[in-house]
Amino acid sequence: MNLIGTKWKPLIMFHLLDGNLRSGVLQKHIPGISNKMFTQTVRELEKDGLILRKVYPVVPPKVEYGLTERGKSLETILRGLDDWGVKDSNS
Amino acid sequence: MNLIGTKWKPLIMFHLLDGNLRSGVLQKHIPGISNKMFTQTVRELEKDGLILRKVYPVVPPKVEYGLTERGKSLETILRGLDDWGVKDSNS
DNA sequence: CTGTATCCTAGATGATACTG
DNA sequence: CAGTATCATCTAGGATACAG
Repeated sequence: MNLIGTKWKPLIMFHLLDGNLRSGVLQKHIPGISNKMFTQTVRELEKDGLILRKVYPVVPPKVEYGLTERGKSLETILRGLDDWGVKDSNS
Repeated sequence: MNLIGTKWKPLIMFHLLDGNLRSGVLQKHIPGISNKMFTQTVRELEKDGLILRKVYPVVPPKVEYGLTERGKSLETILRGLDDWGVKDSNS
């Protein structure tokens, strides 16, 4: 549970459920996150083997993030949390 | 997501899934938690309407905790997290 | 038995500026 | 565009002692 025990990890993974995203795009999906926390968090997720980082050697730089198999195994839980959050806000 | 965004909230709720527990018993189920964090966390959960706190006016004092309906609505997610943690540790 | 109060530290998070 | 470095801050969390 230490793997998602941070303010941003679940959010970042959730936004990757629908497919890979470029660094900038992914970051825009997370309102309020600072550039520092974004980089730091994806690094940890990568280190934990939950997401994948692909670097394209082009200019301007292009980086994509996607879920690993292990990361995908959390899909049910991530969507569950989202559903709960949505439903709950109506109660 | 702020509702479970703490190191102990998910654990405490998970242990209440199988029924109400006395304060001391519940605390013993959470290895490593300090007395302070235990009290603080249950207070927050109670405030958020996720758990219930029943005080019996007897001596020695007796306090029980249990999930509210709202808390129970998280059962699927809580068990999902537990399952994932168990399975994952074998990979 | 249960809960509170205090002191204290490490880590998490932000803002900003800078590099390739 | 992507990422790093630095400085400053806030809060989670732990240890301990005390109270009803």
